[in-house]
Amino acid sequence: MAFEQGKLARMAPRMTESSKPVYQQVADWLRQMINAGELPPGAQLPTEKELSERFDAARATVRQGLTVLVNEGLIRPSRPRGYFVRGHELMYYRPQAEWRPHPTSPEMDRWMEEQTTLGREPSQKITVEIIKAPVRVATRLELGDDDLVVARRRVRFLDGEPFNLNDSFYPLELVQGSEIVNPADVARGTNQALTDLGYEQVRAIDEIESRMSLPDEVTRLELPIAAPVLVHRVTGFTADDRPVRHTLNVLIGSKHVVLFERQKNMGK
Amino acid sequence: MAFEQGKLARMAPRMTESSKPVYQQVADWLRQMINAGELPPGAQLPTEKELSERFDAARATVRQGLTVLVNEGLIRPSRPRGYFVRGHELMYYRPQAEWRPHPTSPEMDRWMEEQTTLGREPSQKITVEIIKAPVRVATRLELGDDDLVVARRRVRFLDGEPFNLNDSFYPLELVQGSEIVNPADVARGTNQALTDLGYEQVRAIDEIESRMSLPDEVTRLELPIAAPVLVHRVTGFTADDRPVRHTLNVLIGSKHVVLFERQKNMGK
DNA sequence: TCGTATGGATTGACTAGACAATGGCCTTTG
DNA sequence: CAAAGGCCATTGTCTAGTCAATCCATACGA
Repeated sequence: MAFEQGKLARMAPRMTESSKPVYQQVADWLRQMINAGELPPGAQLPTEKELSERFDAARATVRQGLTVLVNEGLIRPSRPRGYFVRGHELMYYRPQAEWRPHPTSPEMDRWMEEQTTLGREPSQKITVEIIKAPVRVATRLELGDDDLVVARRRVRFLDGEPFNLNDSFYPLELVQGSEIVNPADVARGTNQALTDLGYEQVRAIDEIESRMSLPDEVTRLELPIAAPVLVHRVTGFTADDRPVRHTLNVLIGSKHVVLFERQKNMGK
Repeated sequence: MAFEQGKLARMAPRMTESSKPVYQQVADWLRQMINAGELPPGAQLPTEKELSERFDAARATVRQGLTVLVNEGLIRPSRPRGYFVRGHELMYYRPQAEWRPHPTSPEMDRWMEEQTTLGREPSQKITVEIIKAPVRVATRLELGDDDLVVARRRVRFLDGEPFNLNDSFYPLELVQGSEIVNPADVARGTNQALTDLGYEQVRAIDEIESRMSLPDEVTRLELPIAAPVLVHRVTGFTADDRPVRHTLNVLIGSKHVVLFERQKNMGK
């Protein structure tokens, strides 16, 4: 019953901040090791057993501490091998790029170069549905609750890994019979297709929010657990201010940076 | 020991999806009640005891399920009163607004003015430091690791509640001796102050990412627990492409929507 | 040599308790 | 009537286990 080793081990990390709950001490200790680089991305953490001995705590307690770090996105459990430090390779995501094929000032390039020019393998899965407009879509497309929209859903992959969800909605009456309803790649882009139909978009509103991923997003993005996601919504308007497209982008928060560039005295 | 009531109660929610772990069933059941509006914002959830009886599970198990919802930001524990459904009043946050002309009183800066218009009680705490530029700041301001910057840190409150963190960094040599180094409100705005110093910003790059809040952000924002935050960085450039300001905004994810508007074929 | 069992280590899920901490409510007291 | 104190329901922290599921490596067999 008595556990001499345990008492000694307890001295080390636990005394320093004796007021805090033990599970937080565990989390703090590991977090600091990770931030200091002592546990680099990919490194394996001490096992639950080792931690419970080192902190002289029950396994459930160190587990509670590990859960904190998992929820923070710092570590990833890989059963039954152990916990590993997550690496975060950031992708830059530029909503403005859809209208500016070759934009970017030299400043931006410096930050992007490292990540963007890695020669990745993109692919996507497309499905198309005709559905009643969900509330948030109907609002933005200025439709009634019973109006139909074409929902063009894409899961985009990079090197085989799910990268984001990209669902676009179009009022059915505008695109019926066009290639947009066809669940295949539109080579020249759906925006060009809309233009060809007489609905060129000249203005867009971008909305960006952040929340935890929903259960079905966890599935589609093949996430190990719920993680923060960036939700990016675009509503495209024609010259006469008619909304003709709404796109819902769900990006894995830890993997993306959304980038905008703006200039003073541009509009009006 | 035997608990007849428990057996009966178990029938109801637990049988339906017997394959899933119980803690997930608890989370799913409550989540659905919340989404369906049966538990509206502000409503109190069943207590842990009630849930453990209803699902015929140990308290630790239903607690695990409740933790999921807390991490998703759906509910908020209020000890010792119980768990409550979180309401989400969204604020629109418009980075582009900082360059619109100042219409009204010069007494308030732009943010405070906007909020007052909306009938809120804004306030802020400002502190100013002179520090070595943190890596992410130094990179964007094109400074060396040892160069000094003025860090102007603000915590903004709305109706007494912390709302976001807003830290701006300026190369020391540009602003030394100016009012920017003074930890008081700059009535006409720090951007105007920079302009007056000969460094008008005509271009900006916005970066937006999402992650879980760090421990010190949890403290400063007085969050009950770690929650997803939106991190918004702005780098401001002069006409000759010199970066003169970097701002780091930390927004509580569940409370903000970042809004951009863009126009086709406007610039260049 | 090439699969094919078989263990072992590790995390996942869960139980049945204990005690501490806290905020609200009610009672008592001045 | 108002302030002070104590009760109590509820969550926070933690223990000490059990059994299940999974991946990896090792040993075994054809």
